[in-house]
Amino acid sequence: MKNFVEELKWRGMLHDMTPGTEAQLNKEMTAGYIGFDPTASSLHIGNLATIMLLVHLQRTGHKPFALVGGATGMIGDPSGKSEERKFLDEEVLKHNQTCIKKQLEKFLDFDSGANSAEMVNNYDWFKEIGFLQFLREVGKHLTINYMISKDSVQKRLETGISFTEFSYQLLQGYDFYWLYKNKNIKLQMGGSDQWGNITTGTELIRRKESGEAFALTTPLLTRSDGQKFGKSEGGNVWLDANMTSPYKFYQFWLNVADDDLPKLLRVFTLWDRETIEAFDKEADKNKVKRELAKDLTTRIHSESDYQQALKASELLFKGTLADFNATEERILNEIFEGVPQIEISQSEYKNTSSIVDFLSVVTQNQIFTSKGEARRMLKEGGVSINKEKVSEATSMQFEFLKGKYLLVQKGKKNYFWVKIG
RNA sequence: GGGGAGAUUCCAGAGCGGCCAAAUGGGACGGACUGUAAAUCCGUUGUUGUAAUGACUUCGAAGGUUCGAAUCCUUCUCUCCCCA
Repeated sequence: MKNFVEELKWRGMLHDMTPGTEAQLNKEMTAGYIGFDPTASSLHIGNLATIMLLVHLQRTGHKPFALVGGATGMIGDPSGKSEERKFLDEEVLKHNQTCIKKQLEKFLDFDSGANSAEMVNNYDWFKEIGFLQFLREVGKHLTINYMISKDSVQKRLETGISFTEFSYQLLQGYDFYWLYKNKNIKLQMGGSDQWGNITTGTELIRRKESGEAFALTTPLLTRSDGQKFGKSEGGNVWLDANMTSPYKFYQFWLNVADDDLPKLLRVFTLWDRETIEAFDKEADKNKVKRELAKDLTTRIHSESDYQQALKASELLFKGTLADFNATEERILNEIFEGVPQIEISQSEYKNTSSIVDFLSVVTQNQIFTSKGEARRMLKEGGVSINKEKVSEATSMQFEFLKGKYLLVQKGKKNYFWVKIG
């Protein structure tokens, strides 16, 4: 059996841990948990990095718990946030919890004997606790001085922080305490921004129970240019196929920076050290990215989703018009499932007077939100139809692929599959 | 309760009666170069277009003053700071 801490170390996934953590893990099978707040209906690849901690924990023989923050999600974690957030309403939270739970189930083994994964929701123990009880049980044990010294709070002192968000660490601390007492969980993990919240928990456990609990964090993923990792084209990369299609997801990994590759391979794949180090030396970086993208798309989505994403990518980026025409229509529609599709009618097409109208209003502003934008982009040479650059003067005489499709390209990487029928 | 500062285009942040659709920076988007990379360079970044020193809508909200307001006045809403 591999050693958990060693495994994290060589993967560069260990940011910090409390003294004695390693000894505890070596001593016995240890239960550890990570919390996920239901702030959205899907987890994103930033969460995936911490999920991997749980995966490794289980693979090295320990027992992973995934906590869904039904209660903490109602409060809002001030960590890393520069301002107070709006509450999500309960309906949305409920929905998000269900969705996230489903996603988490994909990554962990819930049927592996003693170290089977388990899922808990902190709403289950918070719903019964009253304010007075909470103050007596939790508040009494921690000083304001201690709470204020936390980084997440310090950063907000200037701009303002509500009592509610200030209290967040108490809730998370109580989670840890509750899990320690009731589930024998001795370790809490998370991103490095969670250190303060986690240690509030170990502190609470120490003071209330004289117990020893441990904290372990992983570095927050950043891109080589210092930016937050996991954003793409203005949005998060979600694990939910309805929010980020497998094609987009696959493309995201294909487009990561070369310099980030070593880090990404270590954090997101389960490949062993030799394999990864061999990839480090590989000169053809795109080949490595294809492997990375394949591994992740297959694991997060499925083998067939990967196959489709791959086919779509090859056809869009490398295919010729002949390739399009040679592919069965049914197959085309299938593999372009993740590519934005737009449908317009014959008459709409016929009545389109200019290419500017076509790219904006006729295609329901899905390609360009305004005529001005379309015009601008045309001028800049950023639009192709059926792989040919077009300009504002180009007339609407296009040859349809398979008799009824047009392939519109905005920039190099944004494709639209327009059906006229 | 008293005193002060502020709300500007995606964000930060200038402008403080006409030259303001609004500086600058960031972001975003496009182009060139490449490898569907990074870096770099160039361009775009309210809508509309008879492309024009054009029209229209924008500078927290509503009114007002003025030939003319993001800029002045009144009321309102919100935010922050200091004192109690």
